Amino acid sequence: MASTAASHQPVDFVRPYTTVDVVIFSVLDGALKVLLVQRPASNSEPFPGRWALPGGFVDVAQDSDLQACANRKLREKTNVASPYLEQLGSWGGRSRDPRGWSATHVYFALIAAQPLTLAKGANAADVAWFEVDAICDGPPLAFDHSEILRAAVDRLRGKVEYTSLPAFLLPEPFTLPQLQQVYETVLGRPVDKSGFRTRMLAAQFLHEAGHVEGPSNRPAMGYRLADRSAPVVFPRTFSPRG
Amino acid sequence: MASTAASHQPVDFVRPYTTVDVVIFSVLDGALKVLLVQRPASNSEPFPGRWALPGGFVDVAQDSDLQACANRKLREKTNVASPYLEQLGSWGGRSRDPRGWSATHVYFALIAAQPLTLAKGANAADVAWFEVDAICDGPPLAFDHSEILRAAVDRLRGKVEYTSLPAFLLPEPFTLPQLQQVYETVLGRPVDKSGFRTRMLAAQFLHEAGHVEGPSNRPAMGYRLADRSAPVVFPRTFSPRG
DNA sequence: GCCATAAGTTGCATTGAACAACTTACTAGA
DNA sequence: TCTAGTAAGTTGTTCAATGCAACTTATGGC
Repeated sequence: MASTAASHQPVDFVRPYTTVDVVIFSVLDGALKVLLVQRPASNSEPFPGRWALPGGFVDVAQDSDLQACANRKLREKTNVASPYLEQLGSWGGRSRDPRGWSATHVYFALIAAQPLTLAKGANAADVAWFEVDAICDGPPLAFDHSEILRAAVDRLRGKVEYTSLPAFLLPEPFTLPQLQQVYETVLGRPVDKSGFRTRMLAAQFLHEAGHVEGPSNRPAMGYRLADRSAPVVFPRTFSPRG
Repeated sequence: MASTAASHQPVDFVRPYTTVDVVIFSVLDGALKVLLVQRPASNSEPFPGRWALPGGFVDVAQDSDLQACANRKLREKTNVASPYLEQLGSWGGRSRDPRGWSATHVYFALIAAQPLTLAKGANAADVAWFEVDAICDGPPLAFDHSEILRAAVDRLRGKVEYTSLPAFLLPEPFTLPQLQQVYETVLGRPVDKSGFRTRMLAAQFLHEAGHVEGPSNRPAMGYRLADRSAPVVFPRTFSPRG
């Protein structure tokens, strides 16, 4: 390990590229989707024409910290106000970017389904929602983004088993049957109605917000989140007997 | 977002410093401890004389990826063969290091209690184990390491509630009472013996390894981990009735 | 008015855990 | 060799939460 002489001077280490990527999830048309951007077709950049997670270099002048950078990336692609944003992890190494040693800090965001104003960014030829399950079959994403996406999906599915995360995927107010359906969509299996309701209401994280007319005949109670900053953690997972 | 012209050429962004830090936990003398290094006293480096998490700059020539870098840091301080190593997260921003915008990738490691050959590194004036609970009372660590350590402890305590992580804190073979005591040490509360045994044995992650003479009169069954790569996840947390 | 549909409820069976009392296997020392 | 102490390991009861399934309720449409 080297050290410099002068007081708090820059260090003489080669610095890797530093980027931030965001895995943006939403539930649209009854399926879990992720937002991807298409890389420019020009050969001057790596992985031309390939789909990738939205993200890019940290701008030390603009971003005061990593989370601020992630929020900026999110804002540039979607126009979402206050999504759920959680750090997923970081991926770094010599060979993930042909331009050299790089490290990316990855966040994952949950946003409510909405008529998205998909902004076409300078470095993003196109932006679109992709069904998560379909991506595995398609061509691999740019960089190591396929691996990162898989990690994000695993984390999401894992946490949905024992947290209230899916509530962040719905516009407020939402009904319990709607919330249950999001759980079922993300988990890919049915959930018992009675137990689901008991659990959600016992966790005390929902505030009643008056009846809402849904797709059903009978009006259902609408709810809002008591705390939008973090999900509730349940003491047990859903575990069907079958 | 800017882009360069030539094929896969370096990008013209200012690059933050990139470091890797490791939170190394162990249970010694019946207490949860963390390994810290003392920063050099010279004023040429930030936080002189303060205690910090072991870590340092990524060496792009030496480290093929982040995990390799973390393993190197671990090896430099301890001489541990195959610890449990998990990524905790990353912290980055403008003001955490007076030398400039920096980002650190943090790992946390669990190692078995052992007569540690504490290597004195070039950049580490001293190395020592600290009781985790005592650090909060003492002076703050260098950089944002106090915050990082708190996050690591939270993650560890949280996961211990529903995983077999404490098994990585013991040298093999270990007995169930020993394992239970590690759980109690980390969680800071007693755990029921009967339920504990049922749960551990039902999870099928332990292999019998013959009887071991412990501190007790009656010999206890020794166990080894079936899989040292990852902990087992239990479907429920420990939850005393209180 | 009657029916279809989805919201919401009730009740039973089962599981696993918390708790506590018990038995077992060994050491140490008289 | 006998006896007491200690910690390992077991057994049994209670309790709470859940899975499951059948039920009731509220509404819109015909």
